[in-house]
Amino acid sequence: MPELPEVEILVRHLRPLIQNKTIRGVQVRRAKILKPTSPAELKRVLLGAKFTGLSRRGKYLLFDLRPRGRRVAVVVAAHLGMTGRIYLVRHGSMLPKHAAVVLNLGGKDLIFEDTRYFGRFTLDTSILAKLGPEPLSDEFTAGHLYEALERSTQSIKVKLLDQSLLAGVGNIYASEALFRARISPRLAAHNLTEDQVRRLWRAIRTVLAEAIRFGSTVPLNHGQDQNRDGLFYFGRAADAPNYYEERLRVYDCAGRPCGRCGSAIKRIVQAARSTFYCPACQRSAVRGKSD
DNA sequence: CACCATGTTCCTTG
DNA sequence: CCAAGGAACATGGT
Repeated sequence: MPELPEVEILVRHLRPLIQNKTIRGVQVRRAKILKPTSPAELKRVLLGAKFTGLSRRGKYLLFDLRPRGRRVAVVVAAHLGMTGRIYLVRHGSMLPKHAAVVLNLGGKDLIFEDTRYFGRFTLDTSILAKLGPEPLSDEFTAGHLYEALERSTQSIKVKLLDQSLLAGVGNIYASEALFRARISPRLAAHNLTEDQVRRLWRAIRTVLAEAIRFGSTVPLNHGQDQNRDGLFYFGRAADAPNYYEERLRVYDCAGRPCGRCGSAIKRIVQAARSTFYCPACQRSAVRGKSD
C-alpha cells in the first residue's frame, strides 16, 4: 500500500477523523516499530495529548500533537513499510494479529497494523532531514533532477528509489514513470539526455498526481470487516475489485501486452527488486544493447 | 519446498 | 570518503 499517493490518500482520509481527538490510552504491542523511541517515552508523551494536524512528507505520515499541559508540539512520524496500515475501529474491537500500536481515542481505537513489522511509529523525526524534495512541489524541477542524475552511474530505475533524490517514489511508480517517459529502466542515470530528464520529470509528476486522483475515488472502508475504517486495499483481496492493478500500465504486468504497442511487458531484476517495462517502447540509448 | 512481495538500513566490496 | 550491490529485517501468499 505505501508509496506517496497511497500515503497521501490515507492522510486525507484520516485527518478529519482524528482532528482534536485526545489520546486516552497507548498500547505498544511491538516495540521494534517505535525505534529509537521507547514504549515508556511514547506513552509519557502521547497520553492525554491531542491530535492537532496530520500531513505527509514522502512516504511518512506526520501526526501533530499537543501534549497535555505543555506548549510544545510533538510530531509522530509514521512509515508504513511494506505492509503497514493505519485505521480506526470501534473502541475495544478485537485486535488484528499484527497490531503494533493501538491508541485509544475514546469511541475509536487508532490501529497501526503491520504484518511484517518493517514500518515505523516514532518520535524520532531526524530521518526527514535526509529526504529529497516533494515530487509534486515547485521545489522539484527538471533542473534539480538533471543535476541529481548527472553524476550517477546507477541505473535510472534504481536511482528513482533513492529517497534523498526525491521523496515518495517506490517500486511501483518508478516503473510506471519510466514507462510513461519511454525510458529504459536500465539506462545509467548520467546517460539520460536533457530531453529524457524533462520527460521523466513530467512523467513522475503525472503518474503520482493521477494515482492520487484515482485513489480519491476508491472507498477506503470496503473489504471484509465492517468494523474497520480506513482500510486501503492495495493487494488482491478476493472480495474487493482490483482498482489499483487495473490502472497500472506495466507494474506486475509481465507477459501482458503493452497498452501502447502490444509487445509483451517484461520483468527484470534490478538491485534485487522487480522492474517492469516495455522492451519496445522503452529502448535503451546504449547502442548494441537490445532491451 | 521454492520464490515472491508496496521499504529501508546496514555491511561489504571496490 | 563515496558508490553500488547484497543481505537482513519478518511474515504471508502462491
